[in-house]
Amino acid sequence: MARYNPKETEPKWRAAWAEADVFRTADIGDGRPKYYVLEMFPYPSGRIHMGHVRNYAMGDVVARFKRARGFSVLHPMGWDAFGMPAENAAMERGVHPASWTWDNIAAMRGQLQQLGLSIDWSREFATCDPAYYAKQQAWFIDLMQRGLAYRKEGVVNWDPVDNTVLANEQVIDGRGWRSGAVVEKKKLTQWFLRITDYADDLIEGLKTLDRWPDKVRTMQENWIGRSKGLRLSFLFDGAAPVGFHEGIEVYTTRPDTLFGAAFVGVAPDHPLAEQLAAANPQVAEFVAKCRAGGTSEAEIEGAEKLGYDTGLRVAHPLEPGLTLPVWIANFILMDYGTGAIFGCPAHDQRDLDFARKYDLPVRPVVLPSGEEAASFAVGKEAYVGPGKIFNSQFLDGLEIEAAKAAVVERVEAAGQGEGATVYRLRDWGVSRQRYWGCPIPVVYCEECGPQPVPKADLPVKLPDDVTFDRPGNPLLRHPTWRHVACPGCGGKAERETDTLDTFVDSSWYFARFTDPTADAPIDKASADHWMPVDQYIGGVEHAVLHLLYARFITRALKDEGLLSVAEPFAGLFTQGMVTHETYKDPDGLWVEPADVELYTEAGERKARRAPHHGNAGEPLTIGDIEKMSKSKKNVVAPEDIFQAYGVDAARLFVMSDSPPERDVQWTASGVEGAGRFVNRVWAEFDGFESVSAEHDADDAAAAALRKAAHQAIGAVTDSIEGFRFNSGVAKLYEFLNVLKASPAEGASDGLKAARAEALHILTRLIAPFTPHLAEECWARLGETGLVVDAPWPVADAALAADDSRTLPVQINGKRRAEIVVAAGTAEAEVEKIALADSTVAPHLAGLTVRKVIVVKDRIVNIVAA
RNA sequence: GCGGAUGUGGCGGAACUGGUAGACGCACUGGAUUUAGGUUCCAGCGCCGAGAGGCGUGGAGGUUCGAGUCCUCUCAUCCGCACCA
Repeated sequence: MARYNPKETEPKWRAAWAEADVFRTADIGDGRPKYYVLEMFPYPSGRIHMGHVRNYAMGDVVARFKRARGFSVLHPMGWDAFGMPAENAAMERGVHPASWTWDNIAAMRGQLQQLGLSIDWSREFATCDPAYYAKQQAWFIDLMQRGLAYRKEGVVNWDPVDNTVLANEQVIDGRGWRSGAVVEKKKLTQWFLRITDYADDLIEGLKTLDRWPDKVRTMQENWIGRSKGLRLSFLFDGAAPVGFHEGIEVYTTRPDTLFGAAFVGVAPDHPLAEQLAAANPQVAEFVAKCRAGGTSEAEIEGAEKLGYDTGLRVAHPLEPGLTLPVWIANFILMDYGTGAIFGCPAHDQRDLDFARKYDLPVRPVVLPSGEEAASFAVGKEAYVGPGKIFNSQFLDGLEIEAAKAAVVERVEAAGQGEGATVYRLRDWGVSRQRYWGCPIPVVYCEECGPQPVPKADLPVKLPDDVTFDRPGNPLLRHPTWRHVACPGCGGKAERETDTLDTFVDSSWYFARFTDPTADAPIDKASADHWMPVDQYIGGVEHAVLHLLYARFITRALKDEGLLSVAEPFAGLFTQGMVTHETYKDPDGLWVEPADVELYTEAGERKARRAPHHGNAGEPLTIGDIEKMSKSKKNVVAPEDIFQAYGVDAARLFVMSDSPPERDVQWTASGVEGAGRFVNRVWAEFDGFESVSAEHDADDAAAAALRKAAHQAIGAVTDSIEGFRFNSGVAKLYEFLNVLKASPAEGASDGLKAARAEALHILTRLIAPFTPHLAEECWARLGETGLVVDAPWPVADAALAADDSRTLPVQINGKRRAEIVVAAGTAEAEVEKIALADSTVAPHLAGLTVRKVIVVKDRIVNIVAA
């Protein structure tokens, strides 16, 4: 009996698939129903990691399964190839971003191909290829011309030492990652895409996405954050600052708490604050203080609350005689609502924190039920729950919603404001002050203003001759590239030197895959055939941004006439990460798993340096289980695993053990188990001899095996369709255990026939998970074609059916006995059998049976007292 | 700060709609094979208890004949937050 040798077998079958070109997607309309499976395309970082293996193995299971079910499957691969790491490599190692990226792509392509994925590689492209970004520039110009792309000021992280813009990732504890300087917020004129035009549509569309996880839909809805509220103006008490004769316009979602207002607050970059800062150095100093630190929301919202009392006062709109102070406050965002609020400390936690710090009044106006108006007070926690309005004149006694309506009506009638819907969602800033991205196809002319580059002149290619010897955007200091003639007047003009956010690249690639060489950005006929993506798979970290941007761009391109669908992804699955234990040496330094040997001593798991290491045996400490990362060295290289256990074992392990939406913990023993399964499967095939025996319905052992086989078909099919791959793998193990319990040696003719059938079934069931092994088994069974072309097995319901059931009998909710009845036995009959059962009877001695609950084929519960 | 999730044996997890909690794998224990290690095969394996039995799904309550699953509160951990991809 020969041991299964993946090192020889796996490349052989990959070559066979390539030879037969089986994964090339058929032309449009080959008669079979279409199915488009897509995993989020990778960033070419250099090497694939286990997260990629899991992501692409999952997609491959779906693709191969759908193929076997008779679908024409589109399963492409490409590269999300623009991004910061290429520029970092250029700065650190002097390599050109392009060659670094293309080298990485070549290396990773080889690794992915080794995975044996059922991908149509003829459709491959990289977003950094001018052939791709030219098309992106073309539709970007269309968006410009429709007003969906526009310029305005936006805030960036500014490193005052390096004089460069920083990504949020490059801001660590409020400081620039290289210079260490305290980062500032700086305004720059940038390009924005008008995603807010689609805000309502993006919310409505979520309702149609019934194959998306609820949590992702909820997150997107919350991200868009549509809220109904009131925009109203507070007029100044006394002389208004210039330009503010109409007062300060605030936005609130809680008009019902208007009588609880303690102050009016404006953002530090609100026009009023800027005007005051220009005139008063103290205000300027405060505003400057607010400007310190980065732009990320977590940083802004988590920062200590700071306020500056302007000394100005405004009149309460509904309470004559009452005036409120106007503060500048760092927790107010210029991007949300009007950039100004009225603070109601009693019923908003941030306002309360602010009021306590600056000693502002806290007047409760919502009374929780069960509280007395005279005694109810707010301490450290704002009351945000339901209740009746009090302390509020004409609103007293109303519920919150009724009070909101009453205030809106009163304010509108008085012309002081109007009901308004606002969104948390902001327009998408797509300008990046970086080299390695898609150039924004715009030219600025002093005479003609911003001009789109004529489509005939596309693509605007990145120049190759750039230097990374100092921080900043090399396009800006390139001697010639930016200087061009104005497409309008022919005069002197300059190119836009910003490039597009890489999220733009990944917002339409799925449509380009349907015909990656089309002259148009998207070939309409191909896209109409393949779109939407039937199953999209990727990390949950993309739940909001990438998926929302892709939904938006799809809508924008639909309105442009390039696409017919509004939603790009009909089905979405978000998979978990691959994690690994961490290890540290006595000096507290991280140790990589390859240098670790695990053992058990006195029942305790321990770690020490592996024998091959210089310090063999040195004790190590076992740390937390964390996402695989280079910094903690808890990474396992996929190629090492492929080498040691084979690709199939690695694929099988990442699909087993944990539910796909959750993190999976990589363990050496786990992948060994998967390798064991591969060998155990092969052992059943290795001795296979074809038989001419017939099925024998009277052979009990044969019937049991056939039942297991046909039940396995149903279970594995359901598991794959329901994205419960770990359960599917468990069912395969279970099925194999049954198969091994009926060995070929000494088997009856009936059992031999049943075994042959079971092996044919098993081969096709494992094919999506361990495709190389399946081909080898298929060949061993004497089949001449490839299993990849074999149809998915169909379960025979009659063979799979259980004819008897073991029912637990509970007495007062506690399990006391079991009875065996024929499947489908009527409730009354089951009750009779249960009550007559000899193990049940003693438990009922001295008790009166009050009630018997029988759930057909499930359980019996006797209630007795 | 805001938003989203997760919590079940020694470990990863199973239990599809409220109906036998612990499938399957790992680890561990015992046995067989083997010169030995490894491999392979067989058996055992939630906790307490000699046993009968009792207790068990982060914690506290509740609904129900019956709760891992539904409801309320609570604790812990993880993820996202608009320039990482």
